[in-house]
Amino acid sequence: MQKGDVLFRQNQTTSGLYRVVSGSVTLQRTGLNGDTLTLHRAVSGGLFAEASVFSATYHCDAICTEAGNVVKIAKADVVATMQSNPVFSEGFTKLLAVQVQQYRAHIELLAIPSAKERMLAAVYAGYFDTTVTELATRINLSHEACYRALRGLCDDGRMIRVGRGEYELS
Amino acid sequence: MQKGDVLFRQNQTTSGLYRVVSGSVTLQRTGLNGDTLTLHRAVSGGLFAEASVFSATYHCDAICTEAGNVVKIAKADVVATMQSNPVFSEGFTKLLAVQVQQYRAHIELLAIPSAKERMLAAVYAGYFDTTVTELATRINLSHEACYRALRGLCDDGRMIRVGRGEYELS
DNA sequence: TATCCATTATGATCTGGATCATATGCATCC
DNA sequence: GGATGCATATGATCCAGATCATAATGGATA
Repeated sequence: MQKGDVLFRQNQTTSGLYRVVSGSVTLQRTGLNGDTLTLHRAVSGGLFAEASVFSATYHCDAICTEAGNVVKIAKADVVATMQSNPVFSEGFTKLLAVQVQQYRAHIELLAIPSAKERMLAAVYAGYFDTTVTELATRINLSHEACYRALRGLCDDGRMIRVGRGEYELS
Repeated sequence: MQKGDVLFRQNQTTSGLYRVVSGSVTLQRTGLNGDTLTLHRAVSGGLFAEASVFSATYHCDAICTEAGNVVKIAKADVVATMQSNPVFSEGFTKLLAVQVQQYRAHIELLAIPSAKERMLAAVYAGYFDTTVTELATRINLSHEACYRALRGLCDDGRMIRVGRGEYELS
């Protein structure tokens, strides 16, 4: 896949789940007003669209954000293997359970009212792995507010700016 | 259980998942500032803390919001039944998959910038089943903003106030 | 029946983040 | 090498929602 490639779109019939071999993919939805919202980001080794195995259509768009390779795993194969292989079954179920908890944690993060505190929580949670702009779409802040939050945290001495677009916890 | 009862607390060792026979239970977390955030609300027939089967500690508090009964299902039993009964296994997995998609939808709802539009989306999604105050804690709005949003939607003719604290889609 | 208390409801004020604008750094591509 | 475009960065302004305050309503309960 190349950057910008669309792996599937919202409402499209589900064919299976994916594993990222290299590169990265984001699951996103476009709001009525046109701005994008990142629901999930999968990097090398990660899976995405796991929940699609039990639903007829995809619920968001999958866009390649970094060139690389993905492997598609057919829905039918997953269902079949789940029935025949208990170890696989438990593993897959556990994966979904982890996702549930991650989403819960994310919802909690979104409830933090202050931009600075939310940003700090996001950094602690390891969300800041690509660009500030991308992070902004994940934590419901404008990118300007993100830059200002980072600036504020640096002024407070709670973070350190190590370079252009590079910040660290202090 | 009686209203206000605590079924489990955050960080407590997990013993299992629950099924609500009657009454209702909310899963909530208390922020550093003290205000509560509702992550999930389970009513009659519903399950909660499903993901706890695969984790050592609970990730939020479970509080009874309406007197009734719950059944606790031991972790070990779930794991054992999953291994011996493929139908149960698939059903349980599907349940988690549905939760994942519900959370994704919820995150999308939280990304709606306008209070009025977010409120409308919440009503459409069937969130408004108890009080406005409770709804407010779920959609990241102050309850005042919720009342004003409802008022605005009624003024727009998009909703109708049918009584004190009772609103309908028009 | 009187008291208590949470919910409902709305007004006034304030502030934090959105929005708009501008500029620079840096990688990609022709 | 120059052009293009995106991420970074910050300043100025504005406004929606938070916060604070007040009051009415109605259910629970003592």
